[in-house]
Amino acid sequence: MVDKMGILNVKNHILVIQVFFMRKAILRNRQLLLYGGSLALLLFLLRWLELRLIIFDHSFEVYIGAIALLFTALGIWLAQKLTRPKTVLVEKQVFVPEQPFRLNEPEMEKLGISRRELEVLELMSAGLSNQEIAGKLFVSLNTVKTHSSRLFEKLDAKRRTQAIEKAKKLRLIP
Amino acid sequence: MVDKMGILNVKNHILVIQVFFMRKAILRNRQLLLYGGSLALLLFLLRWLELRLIIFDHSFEVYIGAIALLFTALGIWLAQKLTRPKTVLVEKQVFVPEQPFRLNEPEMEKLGISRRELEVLELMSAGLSNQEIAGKLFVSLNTVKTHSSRLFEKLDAKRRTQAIEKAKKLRLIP
DNA sequence: AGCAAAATCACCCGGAAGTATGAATCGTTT
DNA sequence: AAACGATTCATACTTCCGGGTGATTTTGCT
Repeated sequence: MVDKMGILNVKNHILVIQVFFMRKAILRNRQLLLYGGSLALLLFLLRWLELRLIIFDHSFEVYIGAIALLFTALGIWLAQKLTRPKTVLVEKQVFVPEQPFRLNEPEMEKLGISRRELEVLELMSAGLSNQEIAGKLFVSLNTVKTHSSRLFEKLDAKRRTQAIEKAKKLRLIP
Repeated sequence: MVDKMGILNVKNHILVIQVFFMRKAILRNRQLLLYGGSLALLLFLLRWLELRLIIFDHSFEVYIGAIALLFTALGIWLAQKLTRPKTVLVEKQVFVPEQPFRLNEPEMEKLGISRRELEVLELMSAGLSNQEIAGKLFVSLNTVKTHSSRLFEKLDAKRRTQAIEKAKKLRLIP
């Protein structure tokens, strides 16, 4: 009786180890019950095989082999279920819609270009004449001229085309 | 004797199954020898345990438990080794060095812009004056003027700045 | 309230840009 | 050889651009 209890304890111990192993691996996996159930079933099967094969006496090795196979399968199944997928990084070419132009404010500050001057610069780079710019901004032609003159000074340009080129390089206009 | 051979046959059969199982799984994996070796080692261990534990008589269940644990571990190890990684696609932002400008030849053809005119256009967009362009191309100022006039016609532009703007949109210049 | 920077406008002038027209030269195609 | 387009150059004229100077108004900040 005591002996039998001892054996049972050892078996329980093994069971505990197995369950612990599983728990640790799955943790927040709610399929724990399923695992427990299947393990219990396995142990029943084991006991059944034991009883059955003892009658057939010396099939001991067969028994061991079956156990080995069974638990190998169990291990594989466990691993399949419990391992998190090995992630593989695959670089995939993606079209990046070009960024919507960010004004280079520091350069603006540095050159001392005012808001109005920037407006004139933008319209200039769009290909408008001074007269057209004046019309768009509701100011006189002379005003546009003074703005553009200051602009050329600040950008160190002699012509409007040069000013546009430099401003584009400084990212003041798209 | 015959009986022993029978047992051996059964054991061999199990071994064959195991090996077959592994072969099927790994197939073109050249680590087959390693697996075979480790399995053989396991079976040796098994036999040793068998002999040893039979002396300790009724530790049968402990034996079974150990086998179970061992082969569970084997199964897990096998699965780990043999499963191909589950691939996960992760889009990763990659800097694309901007393409080095490709001339839009079809548009050139369509508009009937000549080689020389393109040269003038490029220098214009660089901010040069007609006089400077004439100097760079070793031609007279008048020549540059005629080229630019034709250019404005073909590009349907009234001013050089407008021509530059349109040409950039048509990818005739960078 | 007062100051500085920004924005507005004006006038003049020289030069650059653009238009119109005509023409010579050269290489390719038919 | 003739035709064509590209390239070259010229003259004359108009329009636009940019420089220089000065002035007034508006706005933001202290």
